[in-house]
Amino acid sequence: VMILRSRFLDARRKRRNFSKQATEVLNEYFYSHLSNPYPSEEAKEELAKKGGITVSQVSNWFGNKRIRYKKNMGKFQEEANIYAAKTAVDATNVVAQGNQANSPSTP
Amino acid sequence: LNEDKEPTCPSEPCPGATQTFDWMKVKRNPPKTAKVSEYGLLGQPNTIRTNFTTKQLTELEKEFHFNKYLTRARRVEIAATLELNETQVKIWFQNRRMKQKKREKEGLAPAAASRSTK
DNA sequence: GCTGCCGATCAATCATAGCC
DNA sequence: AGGCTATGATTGATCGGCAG
Repeated sequence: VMILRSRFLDARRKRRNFSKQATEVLNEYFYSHLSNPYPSEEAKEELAKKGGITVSQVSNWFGNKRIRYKKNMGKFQEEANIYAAKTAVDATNVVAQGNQANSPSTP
Repeated sequence: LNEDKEPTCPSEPCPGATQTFDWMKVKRNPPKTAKVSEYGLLGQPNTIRTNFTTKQLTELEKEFHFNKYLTRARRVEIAATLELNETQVKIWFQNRRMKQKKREKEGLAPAAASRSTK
């Protein structure tokens, strides 16, 4: 009956916090695109490379970040200010085309 | 779709610093799993995430390995056997396919780059 | 017009990491 | 040692778009 707890059998969840570097890169992007924190697939790949994590992890991070941010915006104010000063690419306007960097892959 | 206030925050934990963008207001409609009419009034507005049992998951998984896609007939059959809605079975297969694809992608990428086997 | 699939995302939850 | 918060991952289900 309570066997529903089979989930814990998944030896999967062996979580390990991301490196300071990865968190830094992700937060910089998030807060510099706070008006629309939805990185494109290409942007995710770029972030993944810079942070030394996988694209899925980048997706998970943004998914969690967005939900938790809007759930309790006040709790992130401090963090927001810190990163806001760091990067000033924010655009009160949507249509964030924001593209920098480049990828070694075939254009 | 929804009725929120305008870009102004009257009485809300409104942080005076950053503003509230659209994505922060997004709200998903609650799951419409099952019909409320079949539950003899009241009861739980099952507006919550269904927790599949191990048995159900095992069956679905077995079926998935047999066929990545379902036919209408097969779906009805499975739904009845596992006591789930056809929609739930359909959605489970869709999610399962996406999961499969994701794993394949992750399983190849890490092995592609870098050094030569030596 | 309606139905299924895809890709992305949401939202709730699980389980662990980490700080006090 | 014990408890609580932060955080990464999982997953049933939704949203918008497209094809049949």
